[in-house]
Amino acid sequence: MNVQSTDKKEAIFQSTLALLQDYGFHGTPMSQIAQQAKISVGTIYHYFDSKEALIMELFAYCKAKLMGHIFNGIIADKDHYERDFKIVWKRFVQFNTDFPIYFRFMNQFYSSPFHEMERVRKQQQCGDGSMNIQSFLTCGVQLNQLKDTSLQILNAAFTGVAVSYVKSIIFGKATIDQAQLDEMVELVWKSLKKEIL
Amino acid sequence: MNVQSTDKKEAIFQSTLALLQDYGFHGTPMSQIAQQAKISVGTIYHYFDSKEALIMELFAYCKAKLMGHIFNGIIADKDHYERDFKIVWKRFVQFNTDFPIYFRFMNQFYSSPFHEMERVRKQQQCGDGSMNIQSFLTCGVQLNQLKDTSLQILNAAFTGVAVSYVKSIIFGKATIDQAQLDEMVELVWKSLKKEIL
DNA sequence: AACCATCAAATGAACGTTCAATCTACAGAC
DNA sequence: GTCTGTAGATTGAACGTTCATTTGATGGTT
Repeated sequence: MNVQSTDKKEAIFQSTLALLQDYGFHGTPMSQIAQQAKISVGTIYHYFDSKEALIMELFAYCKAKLMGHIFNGIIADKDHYERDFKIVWKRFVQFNTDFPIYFRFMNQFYSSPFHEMERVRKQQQCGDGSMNIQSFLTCGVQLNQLKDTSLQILNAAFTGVAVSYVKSIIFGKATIDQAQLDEMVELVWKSLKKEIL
Repeated sequence: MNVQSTDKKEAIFQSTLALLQDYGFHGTPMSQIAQQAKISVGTIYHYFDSKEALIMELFAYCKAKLMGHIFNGIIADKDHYERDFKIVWKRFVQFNTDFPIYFRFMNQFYSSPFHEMERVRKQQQCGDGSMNIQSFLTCGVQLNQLKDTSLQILNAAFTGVAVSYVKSIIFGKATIDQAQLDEMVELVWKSLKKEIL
């Protein structure tokens, strides 16, 4: 696969992302995706087996982009965990508010029947080795930096607050406020950090 | 509209809810909705103008059911705010884990282009007078019980954590743990309550 | 008889996918 | 430098299916 091919795939991804926002999965025809990407329908089928396959690949593409961004340069060792925790949380919010097009797609994806397929696919391969939020939180517990509670609670408090905040920014068409962001990350950190007895 | 009619609408709602889980909006044909509700396609169009109208009404139906349940008997006065806060939060989680069919639909709805329509529709009518989470939180600030911070933050911490926790229960096919629920509501309350100086 | 609820066949548009034809790029032959 | 063979990329019309919605007939109730 040459440079040209990668460009085409990229164009298809961007076109799909843009259209999905307004019309949803089944509301966006392949013909429109092709039109917006300035290629013909047939070409899409040269790169993807089906519409479903396109969506699944698009999800992997978005997730990799997000994770690569928020964990860039993060090591998460004992001495810097608090700092890294706050960086990662703020990056998560920042990335999603900066690129709402990715957020809205992933949000739709997670709430759709596709998510179940992804879940199944993932259990088969048992993790891909790269850093993700779950492993970052688990790591925090092992390093004695986070409350020794269930991963469910940790994840709910970490991701839930962030996602909900991002939604209020994007859907409320507001801009992000750094002071507010700092206030929130403190709130999340305080509620999850290990209390020193 | 007689009792029969209400039953039919109810049947259509339940049938739609059940099918939407697995196949999504455009993936569930009117014909299947009719089949599962044991009526004919034409009958659906006797009660609803279109498929879109059906979805919008279904959303209002679900939301009313949820809100009616979680705010049942709640007054939210100064002396009982903490107690009511915890009751409301736990009811929110409990209702959604008890009836995942409603949760999954609303979750899909909020992440879809329909949400934008709902948002527009709502701005026109400027609130419906009944108790909802936003007014409950605003009330808490006015009563000097909650942190005097933005509604965005309050809502993100209240709803975000709850929704995220419900998801982990439903999608993780786990059962709800009362001790964990208590732990979480304390965590949410502590992070939002007004600190006494 | 008038009205409402219900039915299921009919309609017409839209969609995902296929495929035979065409184009492009490039390597080797002369 | 020019010709030629080949493999991959690209096209868009065509196919068969499916879907939301309409319609006109039918049954039941007042």
